[in-house]
Amino acid sequence: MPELPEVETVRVGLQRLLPKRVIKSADFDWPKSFPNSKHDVGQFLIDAKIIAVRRRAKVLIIDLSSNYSLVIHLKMTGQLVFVPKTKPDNRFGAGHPNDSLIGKLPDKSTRVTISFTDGSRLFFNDQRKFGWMRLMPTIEVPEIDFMKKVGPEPLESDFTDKLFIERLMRRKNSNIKAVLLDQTVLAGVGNIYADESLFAAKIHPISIVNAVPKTRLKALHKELIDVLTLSIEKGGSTDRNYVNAEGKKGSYIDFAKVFRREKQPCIVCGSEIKKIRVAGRGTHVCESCQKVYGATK
DNA sequence: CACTTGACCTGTCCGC
DNA sequence: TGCGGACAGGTCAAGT
Repeated sequence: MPELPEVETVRVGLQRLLPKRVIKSADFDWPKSFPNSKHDVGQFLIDAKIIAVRRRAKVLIIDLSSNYSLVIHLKMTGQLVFVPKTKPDNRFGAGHPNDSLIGKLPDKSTRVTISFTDGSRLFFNDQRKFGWMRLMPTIEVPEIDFMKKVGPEPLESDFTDKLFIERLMRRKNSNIKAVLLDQTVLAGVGNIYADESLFAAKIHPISIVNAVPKTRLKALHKELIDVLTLSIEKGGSTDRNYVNAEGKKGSYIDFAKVFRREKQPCIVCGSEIKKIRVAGRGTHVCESCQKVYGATK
C-alpha cells in the first residue's frame, strides 16, 4: 500500500542513510523484481556511490555516481529496508512492534540485496512480487512511459485548486474515486487517501466528477492535501506490510476516519461505515455524510 | 476513444 | 483443522 506519504517517508529515510555509501555487491534472483543483466550490474552498479534519493509519484529514484539510477516501484507489498553494519541487538523494547524485522533480513520476501563497502545493506523485499527495481541511465528516467504520463504532484506549491479541477475534468464522466486513483490525472493517490479525502470532503466515491459542485471539488483539493500532509507527519500508513527505510511502521492508520473502519460508527454522525466496491476496489464510505452527485447507488 | 476489467503474485482470513 | 475461494490494491494490458 505504499502511496505518496509512504514512499515519501521511505525517501526521506534513504536520503539520510544512503548517500556516499559505495556499492560492493548485489544479489537478486527474481527477474521480474530486478530484470537487469549481470553485465549492467557489474558495470554500472558495483563500485558506484549513492548520490541522492528522489521521488516522483510513487516511484523512488536512487541516483548513482555512474550516471545510472535505480528506479523502484514498491507497488503493494514492497519494502526498502536499510540495515547498518552493526546489527542492532534486535530489541527495540519488549513487545515493541518494530522488534525484530531488521535482525531477520534477508527473509523469503527478499528479492534484491545490495551490500555496501562499509558492511551495511539495503534490502528490497516484496512478498507479492508486483514491485520492481530497474537500473538505467539517469538521463533516461524521465523517458520511461510512466514518467511521461504521470500527473502533477499534489504537495507541490503550484498544485492549485484550479489545476486540480482541471485535471479531474480530464475524466469528467467517471466515478470520482476512479479519477483520484488515476496516476495520469494526479500523482501519488492510492486507495487509502482516496477514501479518506473523499470522506473529509463529504463526497460519495461513486459521484460523477462533472456533477460534483465546484465548491465540493475545492474542498476535496484542500482535504487531499491535508490528508497527505498529516500522513507524512505520521510516517505513513501501515495496514499490513508497509515499513520505512529503518523497518519501522507508520501510524497514520490510527487517524483514518473511514479506511478499514467498516462496521464501526462514523466519527462525525455515528452511522455505520460501509465497505463497498467502486472502480473495482474496496471502498470505505459513510453513506450518511458523503453525498452522491450524478450517480445512483 | 473512453472507460472497465483482468492479470500479475503471495499470504491471510472466512465459511463450510 | 483442512481446504477452497475471496480479498488485499498499483499499474499495465486487454477487453467492451
